[in-house]
Amino acid sequence: MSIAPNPRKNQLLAALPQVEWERCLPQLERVDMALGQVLYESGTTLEHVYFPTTSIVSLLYVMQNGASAEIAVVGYEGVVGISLFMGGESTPSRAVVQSAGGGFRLPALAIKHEFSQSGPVMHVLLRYTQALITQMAQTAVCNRHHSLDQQLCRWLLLSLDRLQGHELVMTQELIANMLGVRREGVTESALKLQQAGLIRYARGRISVLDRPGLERRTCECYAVVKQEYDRLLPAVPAW
Amino acid sequence: MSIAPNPRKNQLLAALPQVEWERCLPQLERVDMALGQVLYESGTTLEHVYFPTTSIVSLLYVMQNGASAEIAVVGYEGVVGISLFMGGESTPSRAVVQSAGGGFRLPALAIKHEFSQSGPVMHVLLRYTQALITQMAQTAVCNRHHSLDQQLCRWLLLSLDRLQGHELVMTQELIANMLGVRREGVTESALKLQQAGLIRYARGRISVLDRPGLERRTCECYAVVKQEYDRLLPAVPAW
DNA sequence: ATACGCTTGTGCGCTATCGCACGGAGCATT
DNA sequence: AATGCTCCGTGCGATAGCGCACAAGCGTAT
Repeated sequence: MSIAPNPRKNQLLAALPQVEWERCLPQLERVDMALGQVLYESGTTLEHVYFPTTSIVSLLYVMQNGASAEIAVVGYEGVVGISLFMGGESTPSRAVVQSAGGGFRLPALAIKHEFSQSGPVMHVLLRYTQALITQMAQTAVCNRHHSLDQQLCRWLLLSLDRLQGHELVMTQELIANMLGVRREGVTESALKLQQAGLIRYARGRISVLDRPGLERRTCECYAVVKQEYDRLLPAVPAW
Repeated sequence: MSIAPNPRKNQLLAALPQVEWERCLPQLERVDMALGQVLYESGTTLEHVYFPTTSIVSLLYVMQNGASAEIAVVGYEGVVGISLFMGGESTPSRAVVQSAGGGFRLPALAIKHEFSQSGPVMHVLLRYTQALITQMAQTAVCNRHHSLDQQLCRWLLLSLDRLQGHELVMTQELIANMLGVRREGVTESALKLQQAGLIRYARGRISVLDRPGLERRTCECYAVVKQEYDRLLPAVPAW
């Protein structure tokens, strides 16, 4: 696993010009993230921002009664802890590792310092934040209007985009927590996808067999989010 | 109406220190916003940012089939058009005047210039953006988990907070569009509130009779959003 | 004064999802 | 081989919200 843990696998770090990159590099610390690990808790002040490379992190809100709902998902394309540079220092949500893997972190002071230079670091972070906002907005829309079937497809596709390969390690129970629905509901929807030959499910492992099929089944929300990420965070940066 | 249209009625403008304020003032243009007016359309590039004073603007996503859902609401406490300074220039949503009233606007270039100074303007805008993010996140959660009754209360309270007085001019049809539900559903929920003596409804006018009562009926989402706005945008600025 | 249109109220069958309960299948440990 | 635990499948009644149809009330324009 993780033969060459390269920070540049994170798209935001990869987008930095040479100067800024070299300034950040010495402060980057490699981190391994275990499934279920909590990167920050609702209301707490963060001490690092996290740049996932092979892991996926879910931002979710946990209600008073314990029920939860995913607000957005962050993978190699993004960063966890935007409230640090947005100025709020904390946020009323929780960041949980949804898919174990690696990443890098930068101390709060370092990211704030970089951000305050008003240079490429700030710009790339702000553009990323806007993409994240789109994802949240679309989550709200999707929760309102679309069927669980469609939402499951959207969720699988968003997760898949943030992983290499076509296999997810993820129980139905966990997916249900993320989507904020019953576990049985996920079972039913997943069965439909399985019977349609799109995925194969086995004890916490999902193999995606027909990705285009998923894209055909999902709602417009997935495409909206994807396009916005592509638009705001081009693989080839402008500088 | 609007005897003294004062830009400082907008909390973000009011939060600016003297220097920045005086730099912005000459470029501020007063605007009257009519009910239903569209400030920007999905995907279009904005030419101004709007600072409502007595109006309320809804950010909503319109689906391919025409159905819609509100993502967030902006009043005197905020600004419409964050994608301008976030760097994306556009966003896949629409801004519609939900409650007619006044406001001020600043040309795109002016706000970008102010923002690029990395001074108080930038900081207040970023903090506001974080509050807006919380509102969106909570909208997603609320759409998933809470009853229409609760959501209607939340929506009324959020709107009320952005208006002086206790009357809203707003048909049930419009509320339904915002919440992304059926008009009949709003009728039913509104009737319950009316029978409980919390509001009075008459042909597009809602009088709120018992605000604490609404707060008791709504879900935790309202309080989460309110607290976050209060925390991030104190009435008395730090400078 | 009348007619029309916008807004609100009401009824009814339909569907998706919930809550709960239980059964069974795979995997690991002993 | 037996036990136990995690994960997945299934059944069933309850319910919130939907889609549709229609009626009644209020206001405005003719």
